Amino acid sequence: MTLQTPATNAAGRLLSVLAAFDRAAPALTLTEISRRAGLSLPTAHRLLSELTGWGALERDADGVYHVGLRLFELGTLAPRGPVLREAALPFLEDLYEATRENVQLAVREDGDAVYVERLAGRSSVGVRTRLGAHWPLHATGVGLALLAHAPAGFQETYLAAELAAFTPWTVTDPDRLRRMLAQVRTTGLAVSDRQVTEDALSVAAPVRGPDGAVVAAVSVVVRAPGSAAALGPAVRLAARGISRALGPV
Amino acid sequence: MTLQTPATNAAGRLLSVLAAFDRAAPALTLTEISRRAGLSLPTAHRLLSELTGWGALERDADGVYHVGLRLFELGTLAPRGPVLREAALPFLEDLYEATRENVQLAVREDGDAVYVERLAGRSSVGVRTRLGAHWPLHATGVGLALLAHAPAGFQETYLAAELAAFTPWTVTDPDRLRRMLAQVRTTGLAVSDRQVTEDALSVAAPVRGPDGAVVAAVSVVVRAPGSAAALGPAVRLAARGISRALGPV
DNA sequence: CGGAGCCTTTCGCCTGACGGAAGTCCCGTT
DNA sequence: AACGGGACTTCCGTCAGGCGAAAGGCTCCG
Repeated sequence: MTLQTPATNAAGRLLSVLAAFDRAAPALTLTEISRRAGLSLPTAHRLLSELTGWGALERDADGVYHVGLRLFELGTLAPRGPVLREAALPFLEDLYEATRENVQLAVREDGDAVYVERLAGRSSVGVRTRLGAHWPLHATGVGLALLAHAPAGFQETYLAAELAAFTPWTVTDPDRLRRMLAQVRTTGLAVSDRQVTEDALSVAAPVRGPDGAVVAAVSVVVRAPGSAAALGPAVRLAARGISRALGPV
Repeated sequence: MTLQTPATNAAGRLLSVLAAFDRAAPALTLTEISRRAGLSLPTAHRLLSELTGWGALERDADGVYHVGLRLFELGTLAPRGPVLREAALPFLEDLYEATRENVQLAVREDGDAVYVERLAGRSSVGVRTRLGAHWPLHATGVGLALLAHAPAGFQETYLAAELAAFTPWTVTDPDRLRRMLAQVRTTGLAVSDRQVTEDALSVAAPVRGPDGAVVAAVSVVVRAPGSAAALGPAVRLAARGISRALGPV
């Protein structure tokens, strides 16, 4: 998030300014941005002027920079973001009606699952995962579904990287995870790893694109631990419905 | 949309590549992008490599470029986009429950109203305005509400520009529009101009930020022409609710 | 086989970006 | 008032890095 290799060319520098913004820091001053992006103050200032002029960023009365509407608009054009969301929405709504549990849709970006839509009952007071938030693949049900159907080579790379890094959700037993992934592939359903996520249990199913490749995953939260099996069919049904809806693209 | 001044510096060039993408053209080839951005082919190619490497864009199997997840994620951080949406959602849902008509939330960006959220009943088969879509301010109820409360100087500039340009929704009588805006300010409600939008009539109310400035507008579609007056109070109530929710920011 | 599109890479010139330094503004402090 | 620190803005000379012409792949099609 903070500084990722000083950026050697103009484009990289401009992107490093954008990269300074994340969920933890959606509002930044010039000085903070220049530090996080690894740029000198004048350079950051000039790039920020360009970006605000274009509408990618906005500057409020206090001089603090925020993400601008223009980026929001651009973001709505992402085929794996809002466009996918649009196609999936009716099925997600059906799934929510049927289960009355939190429903989510996510896609894979590198080693993370990115949440593209989330339906939550008004009564649900739990932490509401924000759209655009991302979690390590092995930490959630959708993540496991996506990881299980990711390209062959990627899985091993991911496991190796996870073993090297020591994150809060580090895999304790890679072989156990490997077995879980195999099971996901045979059953077509993923259940989040209770060893990793103590509380939030969820059941997920893969969504396939027109070419048969897995492009997303749907899941519902399992409130009562015993009801995981009962929720499976509904999740699978929703996932198949979305897959079919993606067909005529 | 297409080419807007050839872009004289590096940052501008990179942004012109992003600007090549819009709702009408969310999927572009290298050649199209280079043309739309006004860049030579090698330059466009290099910039696109940078952008895809960073995740701002993605390239599918056919070599076609799309908006990437990274931009979607960034877009979700926009205070006047998804963040505002999040705060407003409960009130929009209430408004939808009360009226059972399409409900929308929009903010102003220059001379356009940008839609940030839209709730539509599943039964509503009408054209679903996409999130991130924008319309000229005088073309819709939310737009009029935003225009009426925009900074003093802006309104005249806008009217002058509208008179000069000849768009499909061009204002026929600026004085009539001026009177309408005055009425919006006194009543606190905007009704879309039937001379401009023949079919879709809507009632809108302004949403104010903590400092009292109008930051957004809510509206509901009026299906039966006579019921505009009846819907007013509900819209106003929702707008006030959102304004209050924005208070402790 | 040849040509047309489309994409990719190379390369040398030259422009436009970089950051040090100085200037401005706004605080809170002495 | 005068001072000092912090944050932002502007200027400008140097030079690194970007630009596009040109040439090289690749694929499709007649």
